[in-house]
Amino acid sequence: MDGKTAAKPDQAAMASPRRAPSQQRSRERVERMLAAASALIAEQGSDAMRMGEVAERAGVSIGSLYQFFPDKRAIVWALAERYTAESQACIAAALKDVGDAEGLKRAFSELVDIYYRLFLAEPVMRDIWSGTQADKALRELELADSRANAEFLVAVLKRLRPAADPVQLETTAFLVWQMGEAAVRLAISVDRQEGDRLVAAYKRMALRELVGE
Amino acid sequence: MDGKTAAKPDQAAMASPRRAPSQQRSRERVERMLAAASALIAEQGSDAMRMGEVAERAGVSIGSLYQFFPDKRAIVWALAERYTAESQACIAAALKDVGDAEGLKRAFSELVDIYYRLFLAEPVMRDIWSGTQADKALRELELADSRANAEFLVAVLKRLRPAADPVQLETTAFLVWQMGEAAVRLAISVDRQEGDRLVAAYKRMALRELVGE
DNA sequence: TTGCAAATGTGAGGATTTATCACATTTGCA
DNA sequence: TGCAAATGTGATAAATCCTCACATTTGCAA
Repeated sequence: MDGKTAAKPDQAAMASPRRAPSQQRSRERVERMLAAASALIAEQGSDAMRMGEVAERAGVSIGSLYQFFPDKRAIVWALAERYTAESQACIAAALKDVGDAEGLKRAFSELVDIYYRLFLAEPVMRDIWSGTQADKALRELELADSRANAEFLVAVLKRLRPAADPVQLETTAFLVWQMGEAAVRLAISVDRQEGDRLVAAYKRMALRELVGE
Repeated sequence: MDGKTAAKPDQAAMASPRRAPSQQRSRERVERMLAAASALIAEQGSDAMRMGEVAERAGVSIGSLYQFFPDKRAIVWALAERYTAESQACIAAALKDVGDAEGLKRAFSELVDIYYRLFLAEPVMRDIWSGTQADKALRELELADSRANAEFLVAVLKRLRPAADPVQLETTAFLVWQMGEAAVRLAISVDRQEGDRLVAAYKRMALRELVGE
């Protein structure tokens, strides 16, 4: 009798739209949905975001919302995915041409600052990556992102220290990157002054590890 | 005053029992509720934990559950609070008698291992501290815990490096501690081998920072 | 242009879950 | 013993998520 009670499609594709918008009209509507969700998250946090409110603010019906997003988390995921794609491009660009230790120092420090400022300024990002851990799909996205970013760092390190053990470099880069995210998240949750100190301390620590000494 | 109301006066208290159990009977029932919640969290995660199920498994009515816990999060908070109290005592003890750099190295390394193993073995702890960020009360508990633990570390550092800037030590200890938590959380979310490498790398990094080279 | 299938749009309502409340029972104690 | 406070109960109000049967619009082949 259950019929469709089996609503547990929890495998892959956690986030692809239930249906991809193929017409211009629907593509614009999906944009409006995401914009509405983004605004609501900025105002109240993703947890308090209500699907009905998203639909209303986007000027669509609740049914339309679910036509393109399988569930509530998928909306948050879609926003998160945009942020990571954007920042990955930024990171790749910043590290691409690093050739020596001095260059790494400069580029890394710059990236950390950008990331810190981004978190300070973007409530949506803050919210999404704070709640990360609770959501399996988001956690995986973050891990994948972190690994990808670490790879850019590894590429640089391999150039600077060709003799070093690759596995070691890999581990170091991954750890340094994840800790950077942790440091920034910590920094924004305390007052600005202490936050600045924490970020500065992280930079020192990370660079000591990356460029040795 | 009554026996073990370890909770503080509930002004800001997000989570103190709606009503403190004063009779032996109710104290036992509250224990059963917490035990049931703990088991359910271990099985399915705190998000999937249902209040009705907690009540049923504890052998009490849903009403009784709400008599002692104002809401669902309060149950998770109560469990989290126990863990932090326990671990804080453990940490304080381990760092209490550290007198030199060698001792710090040994004690710190030991603590990280304990923490790592704890997270590997305790699904409840893993769940609680993964979802931390999403819940304001839990986030505050974690920050307070981290600060408290950092204090123990600061006490040691002041003994080892009396000339250092206290604010600097404070910042370093706090950061190192938070990163330890981040490192362990990262380590348990990847395969065991990589996790071990990450924890080892963290230890090296942290100790280099703490005992300076 | 016309007709039609696919894409898209809608919102009432099913299903689930949290939390409350009025009332019943038990306990501690004067 | 009697009674007030503590405790116990579960139907049910309230809040949300998400589905579904049906309506409308669009793209395009004939």
